[in-house]
Amino acid sequence: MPRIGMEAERRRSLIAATVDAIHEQGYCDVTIAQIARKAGVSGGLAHHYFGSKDQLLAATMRHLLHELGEGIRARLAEAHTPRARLSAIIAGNFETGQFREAVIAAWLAFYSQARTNPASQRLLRIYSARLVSNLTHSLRSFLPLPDAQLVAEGTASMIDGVWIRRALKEAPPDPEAAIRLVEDYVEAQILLHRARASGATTPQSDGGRPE
Amino acid sequence: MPRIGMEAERRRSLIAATVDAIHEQGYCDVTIAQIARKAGVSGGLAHHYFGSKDQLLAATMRHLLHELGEGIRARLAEAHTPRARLSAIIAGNFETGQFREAVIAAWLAFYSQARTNPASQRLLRIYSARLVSNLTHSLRSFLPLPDAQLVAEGTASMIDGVWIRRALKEAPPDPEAAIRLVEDYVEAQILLHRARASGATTPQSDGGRPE
DNA sequence: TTTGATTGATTGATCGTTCAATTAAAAATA
DNA sequence: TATTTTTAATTGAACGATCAATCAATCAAA
Repeated sequence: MPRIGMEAERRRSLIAATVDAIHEQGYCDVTIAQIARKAGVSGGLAHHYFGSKDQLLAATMRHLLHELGEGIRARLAEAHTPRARLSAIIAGNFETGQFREAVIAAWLAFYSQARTNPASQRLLRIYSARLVSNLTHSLRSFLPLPDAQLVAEGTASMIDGVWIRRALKEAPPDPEAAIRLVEDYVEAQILLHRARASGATTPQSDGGRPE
Repeated sequence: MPRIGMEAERRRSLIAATVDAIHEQGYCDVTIAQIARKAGVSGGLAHHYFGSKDQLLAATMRHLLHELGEGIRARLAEAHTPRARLSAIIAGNFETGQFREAVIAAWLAFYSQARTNPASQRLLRIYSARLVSNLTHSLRSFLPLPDAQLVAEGTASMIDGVWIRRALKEAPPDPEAAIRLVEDYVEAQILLHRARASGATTPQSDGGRPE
């Protein structure tokens, strides 16, 4: 029963269905027919609105990137100290709604697939560069530039690592535990680099009781 | 020109070709024909030795897991203090030969694909559990169990995160930088948790100069 | 009547898999 | 040694299934 103005709704539900289908079937085995059925439409309609399977998948990835970016931007708008901005970025990366099994599965698939798809690769690189840039900027309040860059890269790595390891776990995602892990890293790095800078000889854990 | 005793050599070169093909074509688009051509044999031979495409891919994943495990085991055999064992595990995860573009691409693909393949999932989980267990055990020399478990999980996350971020970079892999990043995390965590345990009030970086 | 939404059958290409046929090394036999 | 037999290696053509993509036809709101 065709009503007019269906396009926006259909695009939305097809993209949502794509995320779920990737979760259930795996990126490689997902078919247009399955996605369409899950969205409650025919396979032909998916092509009508997205042109091709590749474009539907690309649109889905852009959607996830956009949602994640929006969440972080919203949190940053409320954060008024460098330390609060760091926490905003970290928490934004584990926001419920993003940090869900199906979304994690899709992200992982896109990461893998982007390696051989220049357009996807470009998008992920831009997002990643902005993340590291934001982190570096906030960290500059606590650390000299070289250290800030190192810790920013480390923070980004740990965020991605927590995501990828989530994909293998069976227990439901635990955003709070994830945030704690990354916050611990940032906090410890700030304190340690500061201690080093304040002239103390670099402490070594090597002196720990041997085996 | 059939010589006898080709099986071992053919299996080896087909697995190597699979890694390269995943690197070049992407996991989803890889075909038996491409892999076989890269290995210098016909498509039929791949089926003769591996039975099916799925089994060839599974064998390739097992091969990568085995190689990585062997490298770490060799390093652990030379490490005689808990701290050295931590470093052995970390360095083993970034050994040249493993930490290469093609291998990274394959790992990423297997991680993604394992989500919908119970057999692959099981293998990755076992490997991951052993990694965390080894880390926890060595960290127990420096930290109480709950902290050791937390830091072990953090270390594993950062290792995986560095791997996945490698997949998006264009510069060649830099094992030393990767190792430094993870070592910094472990070192800082040990020092920080120790400071906390020694009765000092938990230091806060919040006092840093504001924006 | 026009227009956008929607379908489902069809097409064409791709690819995993199978298999009968071929090759040449090794083993057995003369 | 020469000849035959056996056996493993290897190929490439053929089959069958799966899909992405197309398109003509239908439907109902404007």
